[in-house]
Amino acid sequence: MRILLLHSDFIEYQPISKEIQTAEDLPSKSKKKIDEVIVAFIAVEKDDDESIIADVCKELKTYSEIIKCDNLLIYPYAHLSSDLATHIKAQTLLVLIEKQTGDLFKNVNRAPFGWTKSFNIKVKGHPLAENAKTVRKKNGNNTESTSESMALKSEDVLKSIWYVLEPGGNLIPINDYKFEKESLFKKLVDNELYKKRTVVEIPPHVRLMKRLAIADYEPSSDGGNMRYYPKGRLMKSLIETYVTRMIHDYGGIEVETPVMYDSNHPSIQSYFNRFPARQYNIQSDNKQLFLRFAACFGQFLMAKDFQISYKQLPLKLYELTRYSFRREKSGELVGLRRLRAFSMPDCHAFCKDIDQAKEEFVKRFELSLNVIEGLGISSSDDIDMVFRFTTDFYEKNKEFIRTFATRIKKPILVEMWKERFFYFIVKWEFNFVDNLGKAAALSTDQIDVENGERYKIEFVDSDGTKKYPIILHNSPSGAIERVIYALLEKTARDSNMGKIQALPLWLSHTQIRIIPVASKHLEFSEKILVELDKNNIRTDIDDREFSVAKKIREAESEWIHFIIVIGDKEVDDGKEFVVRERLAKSQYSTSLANLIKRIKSEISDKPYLPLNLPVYLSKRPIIMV
RNA sequence: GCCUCUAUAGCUCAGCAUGGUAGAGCGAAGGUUUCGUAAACCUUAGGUCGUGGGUUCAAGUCCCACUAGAGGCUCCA
Repeated sequence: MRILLLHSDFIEYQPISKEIQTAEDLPSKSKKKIDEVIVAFIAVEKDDDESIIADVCKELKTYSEIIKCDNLLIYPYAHLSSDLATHIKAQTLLVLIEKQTGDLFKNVNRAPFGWTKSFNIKVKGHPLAENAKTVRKKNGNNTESTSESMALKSEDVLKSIWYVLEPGGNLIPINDYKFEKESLFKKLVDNELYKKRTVVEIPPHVRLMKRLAIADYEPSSDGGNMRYYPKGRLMKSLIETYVTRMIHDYGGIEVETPVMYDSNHPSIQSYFNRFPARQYNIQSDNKQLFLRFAACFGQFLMAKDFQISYKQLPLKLYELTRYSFRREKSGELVGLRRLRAFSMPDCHAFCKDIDQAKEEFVKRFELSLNVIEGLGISSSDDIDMVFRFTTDFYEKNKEFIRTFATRIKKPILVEMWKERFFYFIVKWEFNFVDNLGKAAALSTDQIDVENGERYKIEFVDSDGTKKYPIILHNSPSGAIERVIYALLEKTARDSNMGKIQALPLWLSHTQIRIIPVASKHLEFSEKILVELDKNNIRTDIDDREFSVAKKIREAESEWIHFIIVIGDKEVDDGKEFVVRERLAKSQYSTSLANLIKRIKSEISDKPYLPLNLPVYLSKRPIIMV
């Protein structure tokens, strides 16, 4: 018996006409639509008999449990086999399946036998949405399931076993672990395993990204394609510059690759087969193109054309994609957390063997930790780690895995698979849990044992043979937009705890605002501005005809860290200024030199880019979002 | 993609249950004020009430579809 299983959003079918004389009679030929359903196309073959029905039902049930759908449609489909059973036997067996699955499923339907039918189907886009099985009679009463393989594999492989890895290195089954109540780690676990939500409200970062004129939705584009206002653009540039520099220091070689590729390229095609079709497609002349969803293809296709010796490994290629495109389902898009177009640093390391890959894996873990901390996201307070690997990898690398637990000093959520289903054998992520209890992955790294061969990337090893490298996929920061999301959500959390909301100084568009008391103080204000400018401190002047109090208020609501008011006193004195420092909630008198020193020490090694708006506030358009 | 909710001036929102020609605050423009650490004062202009259809003598208000957003589901290379 041949079975094709399709996990579908819906199927819509309509009997058209009888195809055979023995076709069953129907009360009506009306169209029928079933939502959220497993459609089982079944062809009954010559050797099939009642003895295999139990096994067929078991297969169906197993599949339904894996994908968590208990709505079944049995759909007679002769075209799956060229060795068909008689009509009568086929129909009998199908009815039997219908009866026996009745107890196993919540709903079971059967499309009429012997009819020409038209149908419309929408198959879901996940790896297991499509599945084929063959169930055959074995000697005697036993049956064998050739798709054994597929069904069992899928089940075993995708059945995750969850643990918590403690900093000491103990691996504790998730149900035995005692969580700290209300901890972010607990929320992460709820998110990953139980899909629980703690709060229901609009994510704070969405309001903030608009109010701070960082980013906004662009209704004239596609969902998840944002517009970034001047301040947002500057913030992105700064983060991008920072991450790129860190990767350079690590040894990454920056390249640039196309945003679109030929869908019919063989390597890409086979990669596709592994993943749901979630890409943007473009038809251009006779070519079917798609927009990249990561920098993988570009770098792999490039590396394939390199001549590489083992002496040059690990080879690290890096690109910051602007953009990577993923056509996520519309209902999944949220503010800056989940986008359809995003900028992602993607650094691949081509390694000669698993030992070198592991060594590199550790280095990149340290790199990611440094980057995340440098961005102002605390690895101890804001981040929880998820580690995913196969049982096999764990058994061989217990000590290795333990070192990560020791290093991160926090419990780690572990997902283990019995067999490898994806292209990687081990993967970790840093997850940020936001104010709604939703988790979003930032940094990640994977050890990929499949794509070296798939893309025919070769290196010559010390013994002169050609080999395929093991590839690491690392994004030390995660998507740039998601970093901004995390920073904004973090400020909202601060605010809930009574702290003052602020972005890191080095990411603030305006670092110092000068407020002249009256227009006669403008000239002196400009002199100070020039001095600060020389020292790479982004400074602007609020020259608008408002009261000082009002200008202070606006500067505070823009979260500007330092404010200097320039009036007669300052012009006369020329040395000391009263600085209003937002985070310190204080005003103090200091010299310009001291202020510059103070700011430089806080910014330390972070990149500088000039102001991205006119210096004078009177010259700026109002971006009221 | 599915279910539920939302869409009124540049921004935040009222008006809608009971259909009868559109309101406030902030912002903007013009003017007065040259001002010392979180909102000076006066005047004026701003709206095909998301888009398209329908019901009605009459629709911002009721109904349908679409678009965009939010929450949930699902998913997340």
